[in-house]
Amino acid sequence: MALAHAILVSLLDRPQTGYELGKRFDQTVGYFWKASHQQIYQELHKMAKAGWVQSETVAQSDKPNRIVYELTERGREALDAWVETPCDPPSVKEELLVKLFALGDVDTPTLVAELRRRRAYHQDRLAWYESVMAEHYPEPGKLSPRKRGRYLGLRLGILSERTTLGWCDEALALVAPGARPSRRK
Amino acid sequence: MALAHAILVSLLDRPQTGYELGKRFDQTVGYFWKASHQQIYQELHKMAKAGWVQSETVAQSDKPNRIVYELTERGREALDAWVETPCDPPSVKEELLVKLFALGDVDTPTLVAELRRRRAYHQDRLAWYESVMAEHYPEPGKLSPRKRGRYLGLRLGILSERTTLGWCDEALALVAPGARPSRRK
DNA sequence: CTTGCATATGCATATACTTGCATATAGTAT
DNA sequence: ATACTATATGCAAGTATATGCATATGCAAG
Repeated sequence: MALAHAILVSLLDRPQTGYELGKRFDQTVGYFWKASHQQIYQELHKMAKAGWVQSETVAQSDKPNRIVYELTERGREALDAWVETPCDPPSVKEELLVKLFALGDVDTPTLVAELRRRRAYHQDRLAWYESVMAEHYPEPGKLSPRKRGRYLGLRLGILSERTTLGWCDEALALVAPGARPSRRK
Repeated sequence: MALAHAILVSLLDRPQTGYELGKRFDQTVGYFWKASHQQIYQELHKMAKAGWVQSETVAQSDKPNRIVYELTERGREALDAWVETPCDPPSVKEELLVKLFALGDVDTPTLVAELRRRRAYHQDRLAWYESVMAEHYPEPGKLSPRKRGRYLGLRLGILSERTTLGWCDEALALVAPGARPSRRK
């Protein structure tokens, strides 16, 4: 039920449409919680039924109408109650590591190619997180409490990407000892 | 569909029962892929229907019968085909970071308590991974290809836990600047 | 000039995963 | 004595997530 709560948290900032929530998920909370827009629309319907949010339709002539959702008193209470209940441990699904478990029984060049792709992926994300960090959080010590939470999310993103990037290099060295290290970009 | 493939990989080693698969998931692949035993039993039924595995019932007098599954030729082919298809990017669900996004709008001591719990969790896991590493992988350079894959899984586990542990300390310093750092244990 | 993207929502279906229960027994803690 | 854990499997029902399609339009890039 945590998607609903992630939406509640996002609505703390301001009322938003499902579409906006989806975009914001990709750009912010998306580092550690992904949700498709379908999932968000469905969840919003459920949340409205539960009285956690209320919606207002804003007519638009050229585009489809916007349905703006805002937090209700009950939604706020649900959020507080959720914060009080202990978190689940993080859930990770690392398909690549499952494949690596088959190392020795499956085609090694394929795994090397996958590792290279993953390396590039983490490099991209790291660059993206670091640019957001430089732009929005130049001095972490002086942030308002609100921005501190966001900073910490970004910070973990950066640390994790660096770690995984380094691991990719180790893995490539171990899996394809002969190959030239990839330093592209 | 990746749980099925994770099971196929595990069955490469040797035929196993659902129960054994569940235990092995916790101990090995479980670092980066969790599955309950219900999920595994259900998946095994589906895989048997698809012809990826075949089962043999071993009668036991004192305990319930064991149903031992082994890889079939078709399962082996499915595994190879899956290895060839590019991985999904890793899926992460970090409830704690969603809560931190609400920092400034919700009770801070609760978040501090959560961070402390998480710190302890990562410390435990790190200790566990490091003990496995010391016992089973003392010299990573000399491992067989098969063990290299498992080593790399464990290695990423250790690196990730260290990273997250360090991040917990940063987060605690930033969220509860007055508090004494927790050095218990 | 056509392909694709951004805006904006939604239904229907399918798969994945969780939770609670049920069975059966033997051994080990408290 | 009683409760819990380990062994071993499974059904049923519910929740969560993913996938594919449908609608409608304007704008920008190739």
